[in-house]
Amino acid sequence: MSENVVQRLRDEIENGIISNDFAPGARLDEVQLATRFGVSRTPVREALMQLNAIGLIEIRPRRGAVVIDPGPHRIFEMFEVMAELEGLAGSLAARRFTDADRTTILAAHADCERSSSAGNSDAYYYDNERFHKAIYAASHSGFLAEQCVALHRRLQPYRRLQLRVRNRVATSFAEHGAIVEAILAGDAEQARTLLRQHVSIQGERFSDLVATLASR
Amino acid sequence: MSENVVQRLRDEIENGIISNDFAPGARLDEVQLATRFGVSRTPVREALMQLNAIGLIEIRPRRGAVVIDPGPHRIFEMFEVMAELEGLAGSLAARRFTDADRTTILAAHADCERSSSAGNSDAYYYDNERFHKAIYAASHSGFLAEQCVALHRRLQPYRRLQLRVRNRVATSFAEHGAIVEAILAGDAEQARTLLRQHVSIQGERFSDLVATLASR
DNA sequence: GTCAATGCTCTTGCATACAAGATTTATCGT
DNA sequence: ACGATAAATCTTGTATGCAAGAGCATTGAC
Repeated sequence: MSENVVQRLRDEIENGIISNDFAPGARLDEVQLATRFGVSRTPVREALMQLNAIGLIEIRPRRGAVVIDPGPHRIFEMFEVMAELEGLAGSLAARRFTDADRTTILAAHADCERSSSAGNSDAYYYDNERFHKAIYAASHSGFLAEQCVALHRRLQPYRRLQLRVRNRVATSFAEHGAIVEAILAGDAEQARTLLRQHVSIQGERFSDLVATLASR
Repeated sequence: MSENVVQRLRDEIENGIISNDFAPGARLDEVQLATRFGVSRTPVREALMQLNAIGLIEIRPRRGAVVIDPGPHRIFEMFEVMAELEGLAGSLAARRFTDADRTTILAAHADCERSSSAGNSDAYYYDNERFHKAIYAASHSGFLAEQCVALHRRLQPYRRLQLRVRNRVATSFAEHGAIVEAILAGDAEQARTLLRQHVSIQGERFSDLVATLASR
């Protein structure tokens, strides 16, 4: 329970940003956060410095911290990179997966099927996350997995918006099927291509995102 | 000159780590750093929190901060991701480069030629960095460019070791030539493939890296 | 002589205090 | 009445102080 205070604050504030409790552009007042969490300003500042280093907030000298607002264009760029990393994870997974990896992937895929056919988009959201994390793990690249998890986390709110689009859940699940097939067949290039397409938000999916962002 | 103290400390310590002044595994004593830079412990701690968030150091509760030592395997993983990101940057650059981008890339390439044929591997190191940054910029993806620069920076010490290997500078420059050609020809897939190969450290280049690391 | 236990010291973690810049409000002048 | 300037207040940035835990040394026992 010692250093955990800063770590706890970091997670709490980060979650607050991701769950949109702290909206983009919002000011993060140090004393306010300190009293809210029942600590002094020091650990709050240390947590904010970490979020600043990650790129979630911006600290303007003498003017406080604000939640960064990545415009639609930058969000698109982030998905572009995410697609590339997922593609790499998929291709590595196809070459390196073990029996345990196969089991985990198939289990997550089965859960996705359940929540998808039940039409439960919230449940699908979590099962989808497990599915993708199973692929990261199967890539057997710790660094890649970390990068993917971090980016996935940052894109969480927008991913969530996307699933609200009509039929997106069903489409997503269908794509998962092909991805699983490619990976388990050991087809690295096919897995890479499919995952890249699955993750990237080209064409009308980008328009949908912009529209949903604007209406928020 | 206000918040810049923390930022300055962050950069100084980060540079110290990258230039191996603070070797992997070294303890970073707060008071020691504070007196060394003529400040109090508070900004030092805040800088350390940032480096911790980036993943350059590890802060063990009540036991201080140590420089992270990524073993050879993890370094390989980092190069693997770097290769993928550079490949993406190259493919985007091939599709999006402007006249100004072409000029910058060619200028950096010309500088590389100078330092390469002069056999000056230190100079080549810097020109090489400019060359790669020119490609990031030409990708016209701000987020991708940031990610590339950050990873490039973290891999700096190992990249530097690599250039010491016999003929690596000449080989590197030759690869640059083909990359420039592919990008300026607008051949996105070729640019991606060449850059990926250029950056990744497969086969004997990995052995060289491990050997050089061990002898350090 | 060696191992273990206890106490001391040193470092970290958090809080508070103080200083400096930014913002807001109030007052004065036109 | 509106705008500008100055003062007051609020917030951030840095230093210092205090408490608690981890490491180290010394001493005692077997």
